[in-house]
Amino acid sequence: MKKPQAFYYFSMKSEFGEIAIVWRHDKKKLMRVFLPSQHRLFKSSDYKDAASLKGNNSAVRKACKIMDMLLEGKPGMFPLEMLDWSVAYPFQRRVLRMECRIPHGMVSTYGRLAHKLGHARAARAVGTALARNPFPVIIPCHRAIRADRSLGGYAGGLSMKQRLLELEGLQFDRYGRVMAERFW
DNA sequence: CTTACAAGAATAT
DNA sequence: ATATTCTTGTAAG
Repeated sequence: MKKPQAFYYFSMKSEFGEIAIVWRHDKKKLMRVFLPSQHRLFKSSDYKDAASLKGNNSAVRKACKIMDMLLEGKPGMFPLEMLDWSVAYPFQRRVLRMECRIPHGMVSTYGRLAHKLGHARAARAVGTALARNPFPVIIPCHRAIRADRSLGGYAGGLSMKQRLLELEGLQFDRYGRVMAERFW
């Protein structure tokens, strides 16, 4: 296993558990976010510890601070130019960017997002793109649900998806469906 | 190139 | 609530 010189990881605590972020220092960009449920996929030995970053780790600190806010359900936008988009294919990039436009406290559906992208029937492809979201939480894929207002899926587990939405002020009915009066 | 999927949607029952 | 059918972009073969 080689260890790319410029890749650093930082592990942060949250109410959901340990969340790891991978920072690409040569580009000064965030490469990936690993949710607690994805810890199996995350190999810290593949990266260097961000704690070893001398002085100039302010960008990492800033990234963590924004992450913390988002994990508490506070509105905030991670600077999209600090994300390394090269990890995503064009269609996925478009999906992720569209996803970012869903306002805090609001939800959309996979189908509506597909429609906005000009692929009216690509709801399922949108779901796939979101399932592979390299930046969960930052890119709020938890705000995309099914047309019947059921949750759909989430890489971090459905309980985390529900909790994130609740933190944004959304409520659920007794069948676990989002009580949204309207979709974005 | 072909195939098998995936965090869907619409429809009917 | 469950079953059927229609979908599209991707990764793997």
